[in-house]
Amino acid sequence: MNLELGDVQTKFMGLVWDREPVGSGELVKVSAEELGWKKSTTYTVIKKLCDKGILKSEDGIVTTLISREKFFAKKSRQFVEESFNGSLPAFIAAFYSGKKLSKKEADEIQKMIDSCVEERK
Amino acid sequence: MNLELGDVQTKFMGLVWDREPVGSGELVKVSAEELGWKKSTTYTVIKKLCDKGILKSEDGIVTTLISREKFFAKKSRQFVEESFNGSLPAFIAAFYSGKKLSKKEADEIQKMIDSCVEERK
DNA sequence: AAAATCGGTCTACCGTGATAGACTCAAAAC
DNA sequence: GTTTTGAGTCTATCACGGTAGACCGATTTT
Repeated sequence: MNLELGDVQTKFMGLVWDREPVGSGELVKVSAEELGWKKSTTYTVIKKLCDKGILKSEDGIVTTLISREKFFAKKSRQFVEESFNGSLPAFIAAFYSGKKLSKKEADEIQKMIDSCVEERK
Repeated sequence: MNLELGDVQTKFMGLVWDREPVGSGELVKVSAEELGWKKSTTYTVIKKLCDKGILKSEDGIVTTLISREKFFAKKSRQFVEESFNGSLPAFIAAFYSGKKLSKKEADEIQKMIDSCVEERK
């Protein structure tokens, strides 16, 4: 499964995840509203995503073949891998370079990592 | 300045950052070794990056117009913005979903955020 | 002087993301 | 039965990343 989606295709996937299983007609309507797409654009994108093995379209019903969580997990790891050799601390350092964290954000991250730490004494 | 570089262009920028200021001939050689590029490929990419305002090439000397740090800071923020509505905790959650953090990584992140927290009581 | 080398440009091709118009076919509405 | 509508395909365009061959002019080497 090729996860190299462009920004727009990713946005479109968001619409599908929010609604699946969803009829293609519904997607045409929603894409027109949210993305300003014409009908054929929607169908073309659906087909391209099917070719990539990310969507399935059967009997007019579209479903995803990867969960939103898994998708973004993969994308995140890929990004950190490519840009920071896999080092999350390096990523965070870059992200916050020159910026300050608010107490609230720090707390959230704190909780985050606490809940992820390997429990072994 | 348009920072929408592809993977390869980003890799190439890495070579430049490692060496700048650097002669274009040197870059041709290095790119051939590290990326397997032909001469004209290197020159074409240099030109494209100049057009984007990321590189400057003058009298055969190439220099960058943005630091590696700033570049990756921008990319990181952009990524988190697009993929997680700007929420770093959400990003970290995705990154570590299903995985466990080692004590060492947790400590590193700990230090990271401690040094970033806004000091105001 | 002729040949090789180096810096650099120009043009071009492929893949693919983004986008859409034209068109077909079947079902539903009138 | 004819029109309308909805589903879906096909073809096409533009931009751009990735990649390179052909070529040119100046300098260096032989």
